[in-house]
Amino acid sequence: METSTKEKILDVALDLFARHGYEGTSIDMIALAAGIKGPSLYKHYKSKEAILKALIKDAEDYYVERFYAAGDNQKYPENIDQMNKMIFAKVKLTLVDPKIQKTRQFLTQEQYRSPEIAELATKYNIILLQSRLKRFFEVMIDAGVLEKGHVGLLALEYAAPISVFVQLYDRFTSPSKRKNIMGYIKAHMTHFGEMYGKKKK
Amino acid sequence: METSTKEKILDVALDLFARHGYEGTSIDMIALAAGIKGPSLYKHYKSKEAILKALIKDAEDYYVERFYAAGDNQKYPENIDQMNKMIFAKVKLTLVDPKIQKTRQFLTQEQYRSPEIAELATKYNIILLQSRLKRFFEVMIDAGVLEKGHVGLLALEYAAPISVFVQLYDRFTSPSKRKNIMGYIKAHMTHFGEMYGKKKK
DNA sequence: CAATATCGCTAACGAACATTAGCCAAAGCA
DNA sequence: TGCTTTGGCTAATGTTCGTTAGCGATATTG
Repeated sequence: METSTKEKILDVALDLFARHGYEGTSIDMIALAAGIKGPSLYKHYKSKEAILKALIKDAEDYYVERFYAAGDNQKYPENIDQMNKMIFAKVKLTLVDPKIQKTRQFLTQEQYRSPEIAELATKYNIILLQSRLKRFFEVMIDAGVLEKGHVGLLALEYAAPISVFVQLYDRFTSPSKRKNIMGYIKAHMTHFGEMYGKKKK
Repeated sequence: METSTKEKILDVALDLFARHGYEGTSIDMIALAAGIKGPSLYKHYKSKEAILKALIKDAEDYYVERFYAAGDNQKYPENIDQMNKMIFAKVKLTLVDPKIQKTRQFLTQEQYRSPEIAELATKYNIILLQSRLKRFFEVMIDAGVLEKGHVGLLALEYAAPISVFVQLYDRFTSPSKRKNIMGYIKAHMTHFGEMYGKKKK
């Protein structure tokens, strides 16, 4: 029910790091947001760096868990329309989930701090989505509902515009802009389906 | 010939901001890199914030100048192959140019600091390239060398993978990885041309 | 040539930083 | 029940931060 202070610290640290960056966030800011005083924080983590490390590990677990959530990782779409629906649902989930969103913003800002963070940012931004799409395309080509093609490039060309829109979504907080972005993502998916999909039976 | 101290400060500040972020860079670091002592810096800029402002303005001018450089902004490609060559040259230029590269990394890290920076990051990352492509597509469709289609979405689907690869290029410093990325960009362009281009006459 | 502006320096400021020491109450455990 | 761990606190440490004051040399200008 109630979260432990240790977890609460990670929670508020992610929020602060996402908004102000690691260097722009002080121990006192984190402690205050967690409802304790600065020095008390050291009962839970031995340094600011340790919070960062724990945060990265925690965020990684959470993201992967969510991305492969709800048992739908076994299902494959039977056509592009179905794929669009599946991917859009997944994208919307990661767009809206506050923890995932903050993780993206945090990774974006700290990506040049270490190769590890750079790797993680790449994974979240494009790799996970693209590799899943690649498998979808392979299955659909095998099933004959999609023309043969370079599945890696196809997946990239489907995923990259989404990735770009996700970045725009994170950058702009206005609800109307965000709603528009959702629309653009849908439009791109539909457009892609029309261009690459085989002509209706 | 020799650059003034004032310019040198902006130069090294961009480098430091790109590598360590704004908060992660101190006045002393900037001054030292510029060959003076911290307090002397205040003879040129009245605050750290003022350096940031000047930097943004300067970077903006430089980028736009480079992007529209060399008088080729009037030329339009006659087919997709030609467009690929033109765009690749332009992309390579912005990839390799140290100042533009640092500006991208700086904007990426500081984009959540202010709406102004967010806007600028968006412009550099996708808008400039996409709007140029849109015009190219319009011209080529008018000339009949390309099938009709939603030029905005076409431009996005051409530009977004490039944008994603540029980000990867910035993230990974290894020369071999960077060379690979150049190859991927070319592969994407070729692939796009094959998929969307009209069948050879 | 004298007056002034420019641009470097050192010294010093107060504030904020991450972190440590040590104290105390409550909870867990023997 | 007594002992120990846990987790909060205040006080304080030393460092680094951005910035100001003021000094002196050199370059610019009247």
